[in-house]
Amino acid sequence: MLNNNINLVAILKEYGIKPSIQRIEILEFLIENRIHPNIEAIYSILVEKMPTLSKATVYNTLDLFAKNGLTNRLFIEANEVRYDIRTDRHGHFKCEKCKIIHDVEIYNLDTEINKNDYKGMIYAEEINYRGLCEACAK
Amino acid sequence: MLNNNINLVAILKEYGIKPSIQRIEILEFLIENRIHPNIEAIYSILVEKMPTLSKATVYNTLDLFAKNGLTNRLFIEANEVRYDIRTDRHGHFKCEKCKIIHDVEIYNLDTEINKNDYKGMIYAEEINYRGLCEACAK
DNA sequence: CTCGCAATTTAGAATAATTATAATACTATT
DNA sequence: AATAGTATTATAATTATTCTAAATTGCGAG
Repeated sequence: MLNNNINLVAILKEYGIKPSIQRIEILEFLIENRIHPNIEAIYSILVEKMPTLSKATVYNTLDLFAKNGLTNRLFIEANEVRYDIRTDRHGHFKCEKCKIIHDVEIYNLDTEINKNDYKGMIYAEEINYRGLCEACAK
Repeated sequence: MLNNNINLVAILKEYGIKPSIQRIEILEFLIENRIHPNIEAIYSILVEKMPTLSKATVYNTLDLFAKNGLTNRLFIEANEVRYDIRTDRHGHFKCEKCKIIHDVEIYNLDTEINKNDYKGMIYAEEINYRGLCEACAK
């Protein structure tokens, strides 16, 4: 536990983020629950351990994590942002019935933006699928 | 103009949508303005031609269009949905400064979802990039 | 060690997009 | 023209997010 916390602090520092109890707890949640949670999911679990936790802190912390490259924001659904601690190149598949988001491996992707439109720089790539998972497809 | 309207009506019917003035106007707007508009952009322009237009109608119409496969909904940004009349496979690039969304051609994309997670069906694919376009990159 | 400052967190208000609701208007058919 | 079903409108309600100002925390200088 102590070891684990030291580890979490090291990760935060590596990304230039000053550790605080809230930030450590949120990072720990993201690492141990690879469910691409939304704000509500993170808040509702953590507020039990930390009764004074504010939802604004969860927003602030995840904005900070995203800005520093520690997490990605996923816009796989209208009206809510999901957060992902895995930052290597991969896509997502969301089952529209059970709402679970699965990781998708990406191969051979090659894209071309019209040369007249674009020669700038790309910050983020997002590859999303929506449908029904096997269990829900029946 | 009359010819054009007949054409728009035919498109709506082809997708099983009963034509109404509002639906024709919204479809015409999408076809003639390939800007991946959000609801506000569509509403604010069309309300000048049709002063009684309600924003709820714009929402209803675009939901209907999307359900019937006439348009796609793009979740390229938090907190707003963009609408696209082009439905063949392609991606998008959004400049975070000027907010313009460009089409992106997709080649050789090959994906794999973990076999244990997924054998269901896919409804929608969305490939988005965010960054700065050439003009804004300076 | 403790004081002061800056950063962080908190609570709640404000905002913005979307959805729901109920009344009105329209359309097509008889 | 009457009717039934559908579409549109106006508005209220909801939800996610952002903003704001005050309270709290924690670190560094003395």
